[in-house]
Amino acid sequence: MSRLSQAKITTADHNGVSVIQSQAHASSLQQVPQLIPAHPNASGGKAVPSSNMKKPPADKESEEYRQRRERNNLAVKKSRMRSKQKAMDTQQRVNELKEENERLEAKIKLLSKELSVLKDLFLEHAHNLADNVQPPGTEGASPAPNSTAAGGQ
Amino acid sequence: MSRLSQAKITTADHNGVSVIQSQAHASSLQQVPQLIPAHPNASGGKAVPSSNMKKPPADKESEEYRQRRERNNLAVKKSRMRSKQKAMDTQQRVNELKEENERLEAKIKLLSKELSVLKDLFLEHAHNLADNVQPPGTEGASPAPNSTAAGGQ
DNA sequence: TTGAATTGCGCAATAG
DNA sequence: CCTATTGCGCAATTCA
Repeated sequence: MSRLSQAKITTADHNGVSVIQSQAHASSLQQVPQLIPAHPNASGGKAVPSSNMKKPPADKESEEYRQRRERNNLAVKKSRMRSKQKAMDTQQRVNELKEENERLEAKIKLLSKELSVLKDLFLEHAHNLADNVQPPGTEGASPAPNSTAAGGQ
Repeated sequence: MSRLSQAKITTADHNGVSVIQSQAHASSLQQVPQLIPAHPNASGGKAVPSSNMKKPPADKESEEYRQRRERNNLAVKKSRMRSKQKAMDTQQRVNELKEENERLEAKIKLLSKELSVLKDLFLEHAHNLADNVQPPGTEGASPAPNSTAAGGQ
């Protein structure tokens, strides 16, 4: 990461432009396809103002071309930065959620323990009651209607 | 998303190669930056075997060059795919964790409710005991040692 | 030294 | 028309 070269922004030397050009034969180039065969509405026809009409490949030389390119390059850079940022945020979110999860899980553990303690106390007490009451007849006393919850998921 | 063009893989027409070549001036290029300022060993020698020595810019024509390029292009594509996949996985993970979180939260709610019910029963019972016992002297009986939990968060 | 993997960058097509 | 995205290739670096 971090280059040392490429620190010069601002149009200066965008070497990368693809110094390729290698086979710079001698064909084509700057032959602005100004083709306009039959030409705009010869008879009565509308040129369909904002419709198809491929736009000439833009002369690489063109001032306007360079301007568009530069703007696009900027947009691209921006977009990519965002994308990267978003990815990092998402990763961050994962970490946060993981932590939150652990916390919740711990809390559940605690609550469960508390619950079990209370339930035990309850049962114990119920037994004591049963022992004291000594119900007549049926030896199978049933003092515990098990009231509320019991089988939660 | 989804393009219809660019479905042709396999080296075929990599148009994009940068048909630029535009200003195929005649400057620079192939001036191998063999710069060696003051330079390596003036006196004793040794070309410092594995050190600088920028390898010639590789003739774009070269067969080997094209091969390297193609391999790299492949690697790049692969790498980017992975990167993208990883991002998606991370996003997916976020969703899963969110769900898990909701589940846990619901469970906590449930447990809390159960706990509170049991605690209430306890208190009620304690009061009943107090009423029955009818402690002598002090009217403020204290049969409830509040045992276990009590001040959770 | 070498080859694959990453990364920054620009181009062009195209989506919005 | 303009910006935002996206796939692609190049080249410089980093990793192994």
